[in-house]
Amino acid sequence: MGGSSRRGERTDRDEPVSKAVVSRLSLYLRELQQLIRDGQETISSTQLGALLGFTDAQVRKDLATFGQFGHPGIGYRCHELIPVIRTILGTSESWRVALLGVGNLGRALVGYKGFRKQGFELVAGFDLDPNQLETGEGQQPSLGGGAEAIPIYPISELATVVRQQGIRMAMLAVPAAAAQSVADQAVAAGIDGILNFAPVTLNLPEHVRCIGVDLAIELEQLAFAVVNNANKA
Amino acid sequence: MGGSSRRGERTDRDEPVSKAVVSRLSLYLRELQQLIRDGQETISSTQLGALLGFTDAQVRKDLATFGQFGHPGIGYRCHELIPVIRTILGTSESWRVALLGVGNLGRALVGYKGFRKQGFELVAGFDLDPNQLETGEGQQPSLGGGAEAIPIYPISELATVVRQQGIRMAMLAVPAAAAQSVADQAVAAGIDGILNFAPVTLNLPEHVRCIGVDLAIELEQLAFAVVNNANKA
DNA sequence: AGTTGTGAACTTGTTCACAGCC
DNA sequence: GGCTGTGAACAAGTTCACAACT
Repeated sequence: MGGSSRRGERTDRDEPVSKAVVSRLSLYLRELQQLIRDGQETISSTQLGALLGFTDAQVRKDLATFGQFGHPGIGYRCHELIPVIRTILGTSESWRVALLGVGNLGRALVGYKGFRKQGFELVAGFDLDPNQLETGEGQQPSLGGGAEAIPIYPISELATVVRQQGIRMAMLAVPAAAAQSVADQAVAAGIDGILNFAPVTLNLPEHVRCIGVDLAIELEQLAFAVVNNANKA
Repeated sequence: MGGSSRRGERTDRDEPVSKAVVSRLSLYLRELQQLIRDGQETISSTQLGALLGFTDAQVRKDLATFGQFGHPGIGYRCHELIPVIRTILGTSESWRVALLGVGNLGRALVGYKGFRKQGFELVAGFDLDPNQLETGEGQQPSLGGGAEAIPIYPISELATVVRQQGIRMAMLAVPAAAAQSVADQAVAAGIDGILNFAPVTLNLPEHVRCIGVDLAIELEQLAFAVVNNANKA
């Protein structure tokens, strides 16, 4: 039953972890990486909470969910905690990610440098007709220029490439009208995680995980917050 | 005290509304707009919940927070509910939005058609040196082509343009290292809502609202969900 | 029949407060 | 002194269940 009674990571959690805790974990990780850059070795729950607007108890409870990582009288050691959180999140090994849809947004995603650093490698793009890309005659269509260029395949090749490349996650950046159909193809190809940028709710099988990023919705939430400015964020 | 006792919208809420409710409101709105497109006139809380994975009670409680909009025996009338939700969110009038940073992501945001439909108009872009943009000699630098092109100004003009154009919200799409400094300038210029795409926590005055969209974090959350696949989303 | 709106019950999440450790 | 980890207390969020209405 349950976790170890000694210091360190609890790898055998049986109870489900709440979404709220996991989302804060990512924020802790981001701050810790920044602290390392700034040369700070340790940080207390109070300090880390202050950086993010959380209470000290919140920080401690969140981290204690997974084991005992703090040092009484000292705080948390940044270089110790970072790999712990990455292991929990599942990003201690790099993920190979496909890009579905190479429009404006898709191209921006290819160019984004922040993914690799957090453990995500965009390894292939897919679109209806990759030959529309201006890559030059008879060349493998690609995007991103230089060493980080990724090949762009017709979407009909999705299943083949996903299997060959061991891809498990996809970013869905196609127009709303195509999103469900492309998602279905992705699932059929073996994808089991989708980051959905299309402003529609996807209907997916039970075993597939999906997170939606709808930029218009984010602006709506911001509008509400601005109008209802009464109290703090 | 409190809201009206008659049917309709409660405009004078004093208690704060929870973030969770507001985020679902945006999802309800998106589904209702889709339903209208599909020609559906009314929808029950059970149906609407099923589309989004919520319970019927959840949907009713959320909507009842703001007034009485349902029709017993009928459900909710889509064309009635949509303007109600938009009013609550604050998007019944269109917002003028600035884009800070015209890199890969910034350009994708300019090209995104989904904002206007939800009540957001991207009216001006800012960057360190707009003249780098290939717009032709001696022309006002602009981006987006055709009728929807927006002018791009040097960031030094931020305060002037924000005031002239009545801009209140900004999308921050600059590199992480510049984010805090540009955010400070935006606040000084009078912006009071920031959609932050930079992977850093911003330090902002009390009265400014901020929502962060960190794509690497979204992927992390997805990775965790995929690895901990035990139960449903 | 079908459906809403809502108090009450329940569940989940957050903060408090303090023992134990450095 | 400072700090963590955690049970207990508290707060917030969700679901239940049913009266009221069409």
